[in-house]
Amino acid sequence: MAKENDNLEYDELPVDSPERKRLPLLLRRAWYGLNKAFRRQIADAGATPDQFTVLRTLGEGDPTGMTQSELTRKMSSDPNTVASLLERMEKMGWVDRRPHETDRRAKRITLKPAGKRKHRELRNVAADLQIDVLNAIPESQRNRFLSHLATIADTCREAAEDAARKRR
Amino acid sequence: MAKENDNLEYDELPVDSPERKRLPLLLRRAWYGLNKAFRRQIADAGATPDQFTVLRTLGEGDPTGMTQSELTRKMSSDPNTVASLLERMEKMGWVDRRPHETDRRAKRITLKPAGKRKHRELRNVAADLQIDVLNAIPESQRNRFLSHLATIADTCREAAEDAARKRR
DNA sequence: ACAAATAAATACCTGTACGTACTTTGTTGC
DNA sequence: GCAACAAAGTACGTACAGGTATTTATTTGT
Repeated sequence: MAKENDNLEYDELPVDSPERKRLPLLLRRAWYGLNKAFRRQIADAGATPDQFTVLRTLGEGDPTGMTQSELTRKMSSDPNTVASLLERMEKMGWVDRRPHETDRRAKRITLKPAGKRKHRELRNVAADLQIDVLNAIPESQRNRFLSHLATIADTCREAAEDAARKRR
Repeated sequence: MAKENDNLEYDELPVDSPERKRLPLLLRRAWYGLNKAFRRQIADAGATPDQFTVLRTLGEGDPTGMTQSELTRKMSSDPNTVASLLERMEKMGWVDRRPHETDRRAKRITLKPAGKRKHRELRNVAADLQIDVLNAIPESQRNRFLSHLATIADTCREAAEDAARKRR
């Protein structure tokens, strides 16, 4: 039946073969694992990993704040996602969102005192986790590994933008 | 923390920000970028990256299928997530979900012909993207990079489980 | 000066991540 | 045998990813 046909060229092994070494799988496991660990460690503080990313980005940036677009770029995120993130964080009193002085399309986002406190409360947790994970590879190779990871990240972003262009 | 001792040859990064070397940021950028590129490339086919992961996992596994738990483990995912994924994919006629013969708690998931066709249709797109991205780092270092990434992934999963234990 | 293109943010949508709580079925220890 | 426990799924909730469409404001080309 058709099933037989479907199986014919189906069983040949994929060119990208040895299961253990596939980039997408590894990236997925690493990112979800890191995220899950961090989420659990900070759950008591009432924050999520992405909310911490906002706190950190604002906390390390210009103290006078930034627009949502700028925040979006620095987080390598998406305007929609950042908008809904900020909506929740504004309700919790962590950030302020007021009209931009010179560009009336934009809004200026700043950390409120409660947001700064939350940032200080959580940054050590984040740093410790990162150190713990990075310790798993030899120190002499960490910089090289991170450089390669950065290269991979850039290439992925290019591929995503190529795909966007092609779809128009 | 030490940020001196930078390996010069691998520091050709535009030093726009010190955080170019932070693991969480890099992992986030790499994973989201790869995912976004793939999502855009396969959008016309009516599938999403995670649905492809299901198709691939089923397609490369035992032809008699597997339980949801097994699928969850192989995808490094979550039972709830897999359940809702499968619900959609069952509606689209890509997978079959029927009671397990010996374990009446479980369900056996198998690929239907339409699912196998979708898998074949998309796997080359996935392979090409992976090759394209991996080509961005020197061939002599790819295996080492992927090994380190696997180590990172394992360490993250351990950290997540430690955090789960501590919260009880 | 003004129409067209661009940019910032929002509204609304579908899909995924993952937490808690619960039901049903298997397994184990006594 | 049976009570305690573990394991497979489900139900339901919140949060994030990211797509399209729309509104409003700014920039650009002529």
